[in-house]
Amino acid sequence: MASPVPRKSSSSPARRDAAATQAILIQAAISEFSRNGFAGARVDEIARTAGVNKQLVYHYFNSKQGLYLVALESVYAEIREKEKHLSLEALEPLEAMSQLVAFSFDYLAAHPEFIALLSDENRNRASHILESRVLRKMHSPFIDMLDATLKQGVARGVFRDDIDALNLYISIAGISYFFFSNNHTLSAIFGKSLGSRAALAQRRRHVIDFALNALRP
Amino acid sequence: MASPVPRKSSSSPARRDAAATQAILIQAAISEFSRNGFAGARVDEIARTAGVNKQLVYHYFNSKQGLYLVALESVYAEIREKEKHLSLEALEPLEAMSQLVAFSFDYLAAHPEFIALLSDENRNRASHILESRVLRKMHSPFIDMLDATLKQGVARGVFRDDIDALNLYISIAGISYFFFSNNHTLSAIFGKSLGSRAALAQRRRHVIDFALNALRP
Amino acid sequence: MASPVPRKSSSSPARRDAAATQAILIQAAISEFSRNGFAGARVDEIARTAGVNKQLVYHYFNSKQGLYLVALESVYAEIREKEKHLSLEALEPLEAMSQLVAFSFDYLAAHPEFIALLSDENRNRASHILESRVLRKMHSPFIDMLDATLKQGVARGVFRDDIDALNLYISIAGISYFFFSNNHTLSAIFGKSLGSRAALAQRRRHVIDFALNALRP
Amino acid sequence: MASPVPRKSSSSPARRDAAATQAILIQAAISEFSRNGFAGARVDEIARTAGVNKQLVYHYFNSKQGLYLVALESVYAEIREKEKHLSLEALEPLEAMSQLVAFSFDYLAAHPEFIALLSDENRNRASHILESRVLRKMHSPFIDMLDATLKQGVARGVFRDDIDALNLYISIAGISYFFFSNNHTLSAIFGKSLGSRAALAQRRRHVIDFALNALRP
DNA sequence: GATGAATGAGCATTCATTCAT
DNA sequence: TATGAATGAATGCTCATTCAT
Repeated sequence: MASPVPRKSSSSPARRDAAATQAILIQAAISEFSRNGFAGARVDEIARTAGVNKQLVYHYFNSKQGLYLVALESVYAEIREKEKHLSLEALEPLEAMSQLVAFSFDYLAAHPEFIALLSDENRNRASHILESRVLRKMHSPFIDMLDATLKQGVARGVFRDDIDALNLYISIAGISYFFFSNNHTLSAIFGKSLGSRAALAQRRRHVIDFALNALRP
Repeated sequence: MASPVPRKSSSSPARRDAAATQAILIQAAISEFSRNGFAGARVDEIARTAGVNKQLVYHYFNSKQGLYLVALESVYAEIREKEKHLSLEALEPLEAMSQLVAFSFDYLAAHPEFIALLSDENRNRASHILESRVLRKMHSPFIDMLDATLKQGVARGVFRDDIDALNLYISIAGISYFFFSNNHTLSAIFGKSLGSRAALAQRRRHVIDFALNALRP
Repeated sequence: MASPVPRKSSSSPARRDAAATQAILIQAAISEFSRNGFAGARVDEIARTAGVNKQLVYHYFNSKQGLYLVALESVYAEIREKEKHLSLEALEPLEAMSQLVAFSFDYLAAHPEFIALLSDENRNRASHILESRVLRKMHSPFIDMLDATLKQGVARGVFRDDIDALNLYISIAGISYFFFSNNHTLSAIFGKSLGSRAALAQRRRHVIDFALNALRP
Repeated sequence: MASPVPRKSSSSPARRDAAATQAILIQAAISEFSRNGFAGARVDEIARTAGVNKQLVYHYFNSKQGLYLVALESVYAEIREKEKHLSLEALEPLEAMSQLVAFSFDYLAAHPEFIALLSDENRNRASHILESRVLRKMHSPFIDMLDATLKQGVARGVFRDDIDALNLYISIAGISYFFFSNNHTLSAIFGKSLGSRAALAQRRRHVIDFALNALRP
């Protein structure tokens, strides 16, 4: 299987390292697809960026679509991996919820390519996800943690009891996601740079605050 | 309908009516661009859908980009027009806020093409908005109403006083927007159709509830 | 028939003066065709330059080709007209010959559009001339004058007697024509501006001198 | 043949031989551009004539303009190559001059495509030559030989001493060039075929005779 | 006589993809 | 494994020309 993360040094000295070449191609693909969308992306450009012959794209991934799918799997795999490393077990529900909201914000802040690829995938009616066994099996630990945290908070009386986890997830994700996905148009329309570090920090505080307040009983 | 290009005489069968032809082209363009993005959209298809010769696109709009810009201006003009017709003056702050949140949800529910065009425009770093005098001048009445409603509510003690209108706007928009913009990927990932009428109704209730709760003092 | 020379003021006050409009179109056509050749010329540009509706081109001249033919007839008519006004009767053969050479040089110097149109017509294997009754009937007075002058000079012993008029005509025309037709490439290749007034004056002297010397018995 | 692009191995059947393919394309381009001018030339036709895919034109030459430039460089390279092989060292000035004039005539007689391309390049104000380092560096041996021959002849008293080489070059070239460049219009206007072998032979004699006579002291 | 609207065929150029080595 | 050569099917755009008023 194609590894989603580039291997800096493979075990063997191999000049021709298939896995490494694939990883480089995937990174180049993520960059190109997120920048220009599937239709706007150029296979030539991906090969050029990766520093390999264009034919290798077809050799390893069969088609532009095939590479796109792997790129999409790769970005999903990465966020799932990061989500796994959230350790909230020892925390109070309020603090745990705060961390979940913060993670959601911070991950999107750090991964614009994830947003861009999701955007394209949605225009495509999630066709690649639906067709990918890998992606359908890739269960989100985040939603489980959120559900557990929510239930704990409800049990302890710090959260309202009439909110279901999926709706909460979408709201938490949404207040961060929209800020990033539409950052440029919002900045342009409101004539105010929402891309600055200050705007980011201010938004981060608001997001955590807003979500936790909405959960108060 | 809120067409940005007025038809001189709607009584005639619309042959050889430049304004009408342009309006038809713009509608076809909105459809095609929202379906496939700028890069994926086909000028041929737009002309075919509009039922006119392809050259007219270039005659009236100079280029694919030119048509795209006008299409974008058109969808923005339409939402601004709708926003203007919100009349909240007579309402209590809570009710007014509820209507603003509902409007935000309902408009996006009814206008997937708006979301799709915004998505593309953001990938493009809002370049068209920044270059369009028309769009930069198109001030949003929504944010003003939101600001006024927020202040009233704060004054009457029904809303918290530590939230600024722009952050609130982004949060309100975000909890609805993300649900729609990412409806397909969310449905696929969570294995649950979020596009059904039931899911929509349920989400609508959550959104209003969530936002108003977050505003409680 | 279309008049090749623009009428500044027609006899009637007529706002809509067909002949005048045609003349303006022809001038615009000569300019555009000489600048860009037949294939490179744009009917739109001709109409724009003439300040009239494009459809008038088709109304008056049927097609781009039709306009081109009239433009070609126009430039030929003009040089023939000028040739007619050469009055050499009273001159000595040497002086007459000198004037003929000078005329050839001066006319080409003043009429780059003539050279440009001839160039295009030759690429086209003179097809328009061959198809135009007007052009085939347009006899050149120049060649007759040259023939007469040559014969007089031979009779008086100032010119060689083994040169026929047509060859002489081509040589006289050639030494001027090539300088103008290829002025840009010659300047570029030899790194020396042959378009300056000084270069022109120097060339003019050479041309007359060269031709007359070649005719010495 | 003086092909500007060397074929690595002429033994192979020339499939998948980049240099050979380029050379074939250049020859096809020279033919098409000389026949129809830059604006009238069709990239499709060039590819068809060359028997290769149209995209290769863009692969190797970037654009129609790029191919045109290379074609122009090619025809200039070829005449310069031929000029180099003129060996006049052992000849008397009169005989050497005669050969120079004859070469000028014969080369143009054999290379109508050179004339056609020059014609187009002049309409373009020599823009390609001016932009091509290759072409600007391509010094003409002909003008040097002409200069040397002229000086020798003057020294020996067989040529006049008041003619400069560049003017002489233009005159020599002109009396041949004009005959060929305007052969069709001259034939049409004078109602006499100047394209026949007989007319060519007669003109050749005249040209040499005319030039040498003009140089007599 | 004059104009703006509209068209069909064509054209330079692009791009994903396959072939041959 | 990896590469350069080559291709077919678009794709945005142009242009001469015709239609309707």
